[in-house]
Amino acid sequence: MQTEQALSEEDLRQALELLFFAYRDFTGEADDLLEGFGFGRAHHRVIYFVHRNPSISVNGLLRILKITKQSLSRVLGQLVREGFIDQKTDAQDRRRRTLTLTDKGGELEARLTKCQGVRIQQAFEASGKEAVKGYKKVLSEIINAEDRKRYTGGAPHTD
Amino acid sequence: MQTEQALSEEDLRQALELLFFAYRDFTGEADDLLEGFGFGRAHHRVIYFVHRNPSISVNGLLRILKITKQSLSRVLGQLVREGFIDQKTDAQDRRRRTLTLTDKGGELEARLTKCQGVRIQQAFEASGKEAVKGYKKVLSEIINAEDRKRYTGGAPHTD
DNA sequence: CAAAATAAGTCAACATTACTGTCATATTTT
DNA sequence: AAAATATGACAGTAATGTTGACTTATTTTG
Repeated sequence: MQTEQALSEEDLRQALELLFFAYRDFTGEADDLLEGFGFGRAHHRVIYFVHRNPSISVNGLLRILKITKQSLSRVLGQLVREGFIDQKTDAQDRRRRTLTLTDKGGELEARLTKCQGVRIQQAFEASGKEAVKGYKKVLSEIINAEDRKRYTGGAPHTD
Repeated sequence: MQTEQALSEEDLRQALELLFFAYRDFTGEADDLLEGFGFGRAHHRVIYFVHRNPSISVNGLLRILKITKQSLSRVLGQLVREGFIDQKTDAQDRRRRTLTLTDKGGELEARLTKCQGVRIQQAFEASGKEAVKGYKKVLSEIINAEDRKRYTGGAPHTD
């Protein structure tokens, strides 16, 4: 929280552009793999966060992804029908469906995350420990306060 | 670069998620403003990079954005027709059209960048100078080697 | 100079991923 | 019993990307 001199416009623009290019190159990474399954990035996100929050409810997933249930239902339905995600009625609250990856889904998740992980790993190794701390600090500050709690760095939430 | 101990899977996943949430919250920022003009993010990108690379050619823009010319032409055509971007035949090579923001376009660009700049500025101030260096270092390592040269942190390119 | 390459524009068809609104059903809470 | 919640389904729309094909100028090259 130390006081810093005002940032130059150039610094700000650099920061904007870095985020744009890094995100684009990073997300492009897994696309070939997904295409082979007839999936897109939306499927990837669902698979990722179901892995990360096993037995999450549909509503819980919606709160992470911040999309409408109509949007989610298309991709989720596909993943369930094709056997990547298992959907069970929750024992405690029978209105809820708990979502979990099947073995097949877990396998795909692992491949996808590994694929993107390599790039991050290399970037981290090339940058050093201190830089990584800075990366995490700044990005977490960019994230909305509500999402900062939600983001899965803390405890996965299943509600 | 220094040798680091292997990253835990947890560290990697945190890094992935930070990028996902930060990018999403960050891009959501300017959307309300854009909506008022009937524009989307694609328009924003075009406006941003034309501002950043004055007199850039259509092809130059395509190389930055990495989309097809058909995709670009939809939004670019709109921006030109509505007077946000000025298109002139290049004097040196009359096949080329140079793109520049009009006053109206420049005004919108300023508002959009300011809007996103506030969030970045706050994140930077909350994180400290050293963290910002790390942020920039890691993101630039995540970016593809070709894009790293292209990205406008260096010299704008007009080709 | 003629041929080839480049820059730009246009038209059409299509896919993905979002959105809105509406309605139905089952289950739990009040 | 009524209200709220969780899910699912159907219909229509929009933004942004894709491919493919074709045209017109202009410049470069052999």
